Parts: sequence; C-alpha cells; structure tokens
Amino acid sequence: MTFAPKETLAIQIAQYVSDKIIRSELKAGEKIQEERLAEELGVSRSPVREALRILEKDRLVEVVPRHGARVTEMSATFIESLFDILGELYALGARRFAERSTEDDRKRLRAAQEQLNQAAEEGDILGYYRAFLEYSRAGLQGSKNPLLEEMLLGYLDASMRRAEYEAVSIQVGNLKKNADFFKRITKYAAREGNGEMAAKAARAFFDHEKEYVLKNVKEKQRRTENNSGREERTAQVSFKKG
Amino acid sequence: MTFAPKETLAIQIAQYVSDKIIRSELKAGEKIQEERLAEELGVSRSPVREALRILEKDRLVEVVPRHGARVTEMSATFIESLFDILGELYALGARRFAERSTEDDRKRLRAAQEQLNQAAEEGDILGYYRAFLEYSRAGLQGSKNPLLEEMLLGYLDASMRRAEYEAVSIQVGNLKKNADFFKRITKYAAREGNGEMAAKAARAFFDHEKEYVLKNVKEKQRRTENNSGREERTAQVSFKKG
DNA sequence: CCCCATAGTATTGTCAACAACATACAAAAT
DNA sequence: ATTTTGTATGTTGTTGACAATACTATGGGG
Repeated sequence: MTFAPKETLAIQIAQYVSDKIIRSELKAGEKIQEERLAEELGVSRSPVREALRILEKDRLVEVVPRHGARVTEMSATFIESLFDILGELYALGARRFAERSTEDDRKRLRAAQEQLNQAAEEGDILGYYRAFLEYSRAGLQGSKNPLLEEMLLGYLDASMRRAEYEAVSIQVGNLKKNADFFKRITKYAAREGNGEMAAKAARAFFDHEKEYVLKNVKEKQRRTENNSGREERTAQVSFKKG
Repeated sequence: MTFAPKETLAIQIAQYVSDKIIRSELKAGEKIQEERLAEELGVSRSPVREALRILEKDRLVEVVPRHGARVTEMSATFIESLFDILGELYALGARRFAERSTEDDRKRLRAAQEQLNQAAEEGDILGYYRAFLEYSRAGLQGSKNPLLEEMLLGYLDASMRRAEYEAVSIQVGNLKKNADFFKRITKYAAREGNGEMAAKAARAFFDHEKEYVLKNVKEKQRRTENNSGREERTAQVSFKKG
C-alpha cells in the first residue's frame, strides 16, 4: 500500500483530457469549452483552465487568447514535421549513447531490445509499445542529456502516441520490421559504439515510421471524405491489408 | 507598470517575468510567489498563476504542485544539453532549407546574412542579435517545417537568450567569428544547396557557442563563489522525504 | 438579395474569498 | 542536545460571482 500524494485537480483533468485526445474521443480541431468540461467533471473552471495550459505544453491543445482551446490538428505537414524532428532528436540520443553510455546503460538497452523482439514475435502490440517506451527510456538515460530525455518523453511522446493512434492500430506485420530497426540501432549504439551509424539507424526508423503513419492517415482521410458525416470511434479494425 | 487592455493579463505578466528572468533580475532557483507578484503588479492571483504555466512551457520556470514556482536552474549540464539539441535542430533546419527553400527564401536569408556581417563589423551587439533572429526566422521559414519553427523560435529561443545573458554580454571579438559561421551556413544552404554540409556548419556553430557560453558561465560561478558575500535568499535546500 | 448594424447570448478573463496544504517555530519529551 | 509534537502562519488550490469580450441572430437599409 503506497500512500499516493494527492495530485492536483488540474493535473488529473489534464490526464483525463490527454487520454481522450489520444484516443480520438476528442477529435482534432474540436473546441474544448471550459464550462462544459468543468460541469462534466464536477469541478470549477479554474483547474480546467490550468489543465488546458498544461496540455498546451505537450501541444495537445492550442489556446487562443479570447477564443478558447481547441484540440490541435494533425495535418500531414504536422506529422511530417513531427517525425522529422523526432528522428533527429532520437538520432542525437543514439549518437550520445554510443559515446557516453555506461556498461549498465548498455545492458539495460540490450534487455529492452530483447523484450521488443519478443513482443514482435508474439504479435503483442501492447507489449511492443511498452517495450518501445522502455527502450527509449533506457536509451535516453544512457545518452546523458536530461533535457533531451524530458523533451522526448514529454510532449513528443504524447504527440507520437496520438499520431499512431490516429493512424489506426499498428499492424502486426509491421512489428517485426520495426523490431529490426531497433536491432540495428542497438548494434551500433550499444555493441560497436559507432555513434554515426547509430544516429543514421535511428533516423531510418523514424523515416520509415513517418511514411507508415502518413499513408494510413491519408487513407483514413479519404475514407471519411467519402462517407461524410460522423463516424466517431467505432472500432474499424477491418481495413488493414498486410 | 501599467498594462494596456489588449493582450490578456496573463500573457503580459508572462512577458514581464520572462524579461526579468532573462535579465537575471530573477535569479536561477529563486522562488516566485503568486501573491507577492500579483500585488507588485496590482492584479489578482489568477492571471499570475496562468502566466506561470505559460512560462513553464518555455522552461523558464518550474512549478511543483504544492510548493510553488521557481526559476529553472542553468547548470552546466543543462547548457550542454540545450546547445546539443539546438545544434541538432538548427542543423535539421539548414538541411531542409537546402532541399526545399524557394528563391525568395534564399534571397531573404542572404540579406539577413549581410545584416549579420555588417553588425559584426560595426561591433553592434544589439543589431547583431536582431540580425541573428531574422536570420533564424528566414532560415526556418525556408525549411518548411512549421513545428520546428515554432519550437526553435519559442522556448529554445528564450532559453538561449537567457543562457547568453547569464554568460555575460557577448564580446565584440566573438562577433566576427560568429558571423563567419553564418557565412558558411549560408553558402551551403542558400548557394550550393548542399544539405549535408549546411547541417554540419550549423552544428559547428552551436558547438562553438556552447563552449563559449560554458566557459563564461563557469568563470562567473567561480567568481561568485570566491566572494560569496550576499547570496541565496531563498534556496534553503532541505529535502526530507523522497 | 446582400450587406451591415445591433441587440442579446454565450464564453472567456479577472477578481476576491475560502479551503487545503506546507512550512516555521516553539514547547515537550526522551 | 536531539527529536518529536503541536500550533501558528504563510502559500497554494479551488470556488463562485462578476466583467469584458466574442459570437449569433435578427431586422433595416442599400
């Protein structure tokens, strides 16, 4: 039994809304009204307001001074921008890892890579995602750049989860391909200590991921344009082709 | 201090505090109390609170749930982290500029580079800083990555200004050296269209800048340690529980 | 028919008071 | 003297009311 320190209301609300956005229950471009949200949660507007500012930090919402808050859009150019930056920063992390990691760091990274591989083999998507997070955490820890760690694990993580969610659930076939990327990154970063190649491998992964997400998002948009109206978040698992 | 009624109070307050932090009138680690600040400005606590959240986004302050807000520290490792990341992102911008800029973009960049050069020749520090900002804006615009633009011009800009301010005012001798870096970046990015070399040149600039800032900050710290007459009015470090 | 003024409503911005929590300090216990 | 406990005080968290601003719809003039 751990005595949980009471989180502030604003933080809990931010978490709540964050989840909703990532799950697309709150859709891109949708307006978030303070009063309504406050009433829905049975709180006053102040913590709601603060929650919106917190979410703004992770670029999940955008607040315009006298017009309120909206869920940020996920346009193709945004996704492209995002993955471009992610790739670059992840590459920096990989390079620094190769240069500055301790033996413990490398051990942890290799272990995470094992997990990743295994989840890919088993087609365990949730496990794969967890392993990916652990891998990133391990890698960033070993790269000895606290700011980078904070940034990537913070808003970029949220944005990425959101992008991937919007792009429809990950396909099993893609898992193994992804796992191979991490195998390469690990090889250069944690075994050979080759920073340049590690960086390159990291970039390659995000380039691949970018294309994958873009393709799916575009397809999704085309679909929603055809049968216009509201299709909401009804589980549309059935339109993937291997 | 009188506030015009066009921008929101919170935004004006954020601006006000931001300036104070960058000018070191509010020192690293110092606590910011809502009530006091509100009284100083003749407003209520609500907009002050919001301002602090806004500043948190730019990593100028850090708010801990029930302990209030403090000005973020500027340790050596933070500066190193920061310039590492800045260099990488700026390099990405340079590469993309080389690949995707229009002729107008390139013209604007070259013009900014001219300004930069001139300011360096004249030893005009403020003009140099303005030109640097214009150069960055032009470059980022041409790199066609809106998110990158927002990030670099946003909190990274604020952090960087702060770092440079803390590092003592820029020395004139350094200006010309810096201008040379931009000459190189411009050459590759806007004349030869060589993305790889442009990225490399951008990184080189930030590596140089990092060393420069670090050297000065360390020197400054050494100085204040020696004659530590009056210091630390709100930095009782007494962490108890984990 | 369209444009534009304008009133009325909805929504955000700010305030002041109160509640919950953290900190500082003094008294008591060992 | 050191630790613990209780109490007082200061600071942050939350609320509901009010003010300022943006939005919508209705009606009049071109």
